[in-house]
Amino acid sequence: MNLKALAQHLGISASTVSRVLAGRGDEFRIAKATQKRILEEASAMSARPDELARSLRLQSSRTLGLLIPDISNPFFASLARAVERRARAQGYTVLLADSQESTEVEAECIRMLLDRRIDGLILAPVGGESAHLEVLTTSKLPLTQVDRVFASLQAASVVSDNFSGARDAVRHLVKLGHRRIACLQGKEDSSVIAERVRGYRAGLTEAGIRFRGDLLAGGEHSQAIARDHTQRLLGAQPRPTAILALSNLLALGALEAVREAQLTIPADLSLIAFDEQPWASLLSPPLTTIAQPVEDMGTAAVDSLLAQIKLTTRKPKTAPIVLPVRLIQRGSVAVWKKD
Amino acid sequence: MNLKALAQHLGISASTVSRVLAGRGDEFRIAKATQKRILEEASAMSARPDELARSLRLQSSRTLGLLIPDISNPFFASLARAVERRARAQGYTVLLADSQESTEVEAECIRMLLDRRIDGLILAPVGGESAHLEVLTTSKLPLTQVDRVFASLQAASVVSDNFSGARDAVRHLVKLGHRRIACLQGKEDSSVIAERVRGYRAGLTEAGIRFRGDLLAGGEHSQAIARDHTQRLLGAQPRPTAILALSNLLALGALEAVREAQLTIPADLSLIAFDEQPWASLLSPPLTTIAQPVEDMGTAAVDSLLAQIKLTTRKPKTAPIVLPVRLIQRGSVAVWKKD
DNA sequence: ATCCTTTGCACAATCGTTTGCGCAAACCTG
DNA sequence: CAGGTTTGCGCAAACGATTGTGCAAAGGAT
Repeated sequence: MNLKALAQHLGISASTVSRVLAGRGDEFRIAKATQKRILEEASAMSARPDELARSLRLQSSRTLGLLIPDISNPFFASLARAVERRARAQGYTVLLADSQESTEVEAECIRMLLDRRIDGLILAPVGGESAHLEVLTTSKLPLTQVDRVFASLQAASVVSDNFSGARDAVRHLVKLGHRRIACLQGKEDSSVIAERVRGYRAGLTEAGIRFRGDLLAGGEHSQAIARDHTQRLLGAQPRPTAILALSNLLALGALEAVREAQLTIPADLSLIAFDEQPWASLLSPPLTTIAQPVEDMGTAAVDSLLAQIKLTTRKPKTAPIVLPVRLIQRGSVAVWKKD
Repeated sequence: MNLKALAQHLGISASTVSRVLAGRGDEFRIAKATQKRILEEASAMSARPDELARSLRLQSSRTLGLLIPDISNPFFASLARAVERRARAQGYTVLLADSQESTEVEAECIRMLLDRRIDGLILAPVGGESAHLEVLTTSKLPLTQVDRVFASLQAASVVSDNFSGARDAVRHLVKLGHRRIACLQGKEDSSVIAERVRGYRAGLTEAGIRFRGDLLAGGEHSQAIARDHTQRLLGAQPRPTAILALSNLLALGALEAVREAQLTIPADLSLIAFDEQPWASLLSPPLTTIAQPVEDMGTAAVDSLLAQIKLTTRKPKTAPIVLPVRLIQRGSVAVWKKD
């Protein structure tokens, strides 16, 4: 039952009912008795205003869009959970869209979301192209990028400290005696991967180790391709003594290849992977990981977006919010004594 | 830019523009020239009708609600992905809500979704209480339950063949010589768990093995509790020779306990777990699993819902759609020769 | 030239809210 | 009792679309 029906039922005008239901009865000097009657009948008939009509009138839908490349990726699933929870706590609902790692689908989803008049968008963009995202800047829609970002969009952003994470991982390996440290990357055009590779190289440089292009493998965010490239890495002579996998999916590929090559972790090879997972500690040996603060990222993204919505004056350039990562040491990394 | 603005810009009435944009120009005898002018200017200014206003007028939002207990559970994440994809292919968007395994949050989410005038709801209900779901039956909202179901709701439902999955797993173990087969369950009030336990018992009965209450452990859908209960199972004399874990989360708990007890799979204990996961094949030994057709479930749920929406006559009782599961044999199960 | 039909489009009501404004009735004040 | 103020609420116009109806202008028939 909606407000209109309730008003008719009570023989009171919709305006009055609306004001009372909005909790502004006193402000508009509605008699206490009338207020009471409305409120009681409203809860008795469980009458609530139609959100659609409200949105149309108020030009605000209390809905946030969440556009991510792949909800079945546990990282994005956790992110979505945090976003949804925070949004609901603030009275917002979340329109979910999955771009399936495709720029075209992404563009289509954005159009759909704009048609629904979302109040703001949390976007983890896909790929290296941002031309199709220009509508977002021209539409003045509050926007927060998360995880992956395009600097060219000049929008707010929330990322984890990918640079430090990779650098710290390399530091950790170096401290244990590793010198031939390979890096298994995903799509190079992603800002996430770029930052991690930068951290990887910084870690090497710090330690006085020359960066070697042949130790930087991968290039697609795919388990199968990660496996193939790891196989190549493992076939080299001399073999790298450690691998830094830049995502959980890539780590799975690496693990496949290691198993097929009949090598033992960490005796033959140390492995560190980005993204903490529930199963990481149950592998044999348990996997050393770099944990991202996924929950915090989701929460921060919602907060950043709501701040923009409230201000309605979107700042031209917002410094990215960078959240710290954490190295979780487990058994997949060991001291390297030979050579 | 919306339809109204476009109409003013062109000096044409909104009605005409609406009809042309709806592709019904000929039907209403709008001159070809006018149609062309409208269409060209519409795409030039990238003008599209406001979905909110359309929804209000048409009393249909082309939006489906998806309410699940935990999007960070990979099973539900994959389900969400399939649902979102199928829905978008049919021109619908998905409002995501996460009930966080709480009946109260679930009720709150349902209210929110109803306020937004979703056209239908895909629901994986939580817990053993369904009283708060009655609004759904009285509101005549098209509804499809998925994974977990309440028969009392008398709504359409899509589930995997949980009974056969568990029974086949037991059959498999029995064939290899196992007799003391334990079962690690989750919340008993969930229809999913109930069906799987039924399958477990059926498998035992078939083989002439008496069901023993002390071999049915667990009771909460939690990794920590699963670990504790598995510890108890493993402490018993004689020990069970195999464990059937009724979900991926429970399997993780079981693996923890096995590791702490310093037992070896499959020499000391065989393990089968529900839910196929990317990491299952990378454990040592690789985990034998019962794979659910998650993608198909999502697709079927959307199709079932859209069918109801199109008919507008919701059938009083719909037989559940039961999709087959698949036993994936890997290394965590071995022949049992002793005793 | 008149009447009838077709063509081509606009008018206005509607969906369910919110909100500026106005208007009675009741209540003071002098 | 006239005039002013307060109290309590309704009217009507938006928001932006869809759709039944109506109405001119153009074309054809007689």
